[in-house]
Amino acid sequence: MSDLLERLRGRGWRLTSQRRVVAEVLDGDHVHLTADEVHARAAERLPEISRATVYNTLGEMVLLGEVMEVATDGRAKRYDPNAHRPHQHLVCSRCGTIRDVHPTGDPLADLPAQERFGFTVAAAEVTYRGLCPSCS
Amino acid sequence: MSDLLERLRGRGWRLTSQRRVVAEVLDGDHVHLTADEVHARAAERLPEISRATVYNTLGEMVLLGEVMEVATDGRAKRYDPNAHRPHQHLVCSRCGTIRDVHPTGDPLADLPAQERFGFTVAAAEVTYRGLCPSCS
DNA sequence: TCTTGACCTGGACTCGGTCCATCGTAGGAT
DNA sequence: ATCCTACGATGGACCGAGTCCAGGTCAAGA
Repeated sequence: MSDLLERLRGRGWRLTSQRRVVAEVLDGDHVHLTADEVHARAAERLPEISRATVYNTLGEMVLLGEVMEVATDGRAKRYDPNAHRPHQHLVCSRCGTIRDVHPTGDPLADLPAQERFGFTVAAAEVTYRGLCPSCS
Repeated sequence: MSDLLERLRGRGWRLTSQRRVVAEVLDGDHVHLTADEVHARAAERLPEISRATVYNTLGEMVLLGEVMEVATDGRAKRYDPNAHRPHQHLVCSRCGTIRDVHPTGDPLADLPAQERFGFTVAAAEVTYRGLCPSCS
């Protein structure tokens, strides 16, 4: 994740303490925080960071392709720093826990041409739903 | 869709004019309206219908399994009356148009046991993204 | 026709997110 | 090391989607 900050610099972006803290909060695998959770954790280290800055920074990282937005329910989006390795998500229908999963096969290959209706299909997202061990 | 009203009656639900109008608005294939769009169309026939009633009625139909909630973006949920035949969705990344599609294969079969982490996996939703003919 | 409890209404409220005027500061220029 | 200035941060107002609630209404059984 520290090279994310280098990449930001490479694009001429200022390396502010706020951006550094947001990047640190998102560091790690299997992290799926909401923007407000990111804000809360960032505020532990930098108490005066604003919600708007967290939203702006997350949005920048999404545009950079460093972070994925995940909208598994109708509620708050979650931010997934594991954007480099393709993966899908397994979501607990009761408690909302999210796991990264790696299905076999390519869902794009399962969509025949006559089912594409002239679209230029670029990606397929799969959300598996079920109950996690502690909810079932 | 008219037998939906019968099924509601069978469950002891009152057959009100509001519920009738919401069911009529949702009638048809390839309909993916937001709750506010349903409200607007329902209000053409029944001007005093309230937003709360539309939300309540849609929620009841979802619980009944007659209508599917579709959350393709972070915006308003859409309501899909084509709940009886399994299908997936193809979404235009620019204009948001949605098409029902029928991929081959079963995405559930593509998730190996060791990728399930003890979850009881019940369903898989696939969202294909791309550009529709008029946006590309 | 009467009764009654389920249903509808409209407005207040919550939550997630965006916008904007203003202030602060990173980092290049000197 | 200091100055400059445009980019970034702030926080409070605002917005859209959805929920809640007290009170009024009405579908349908007796």
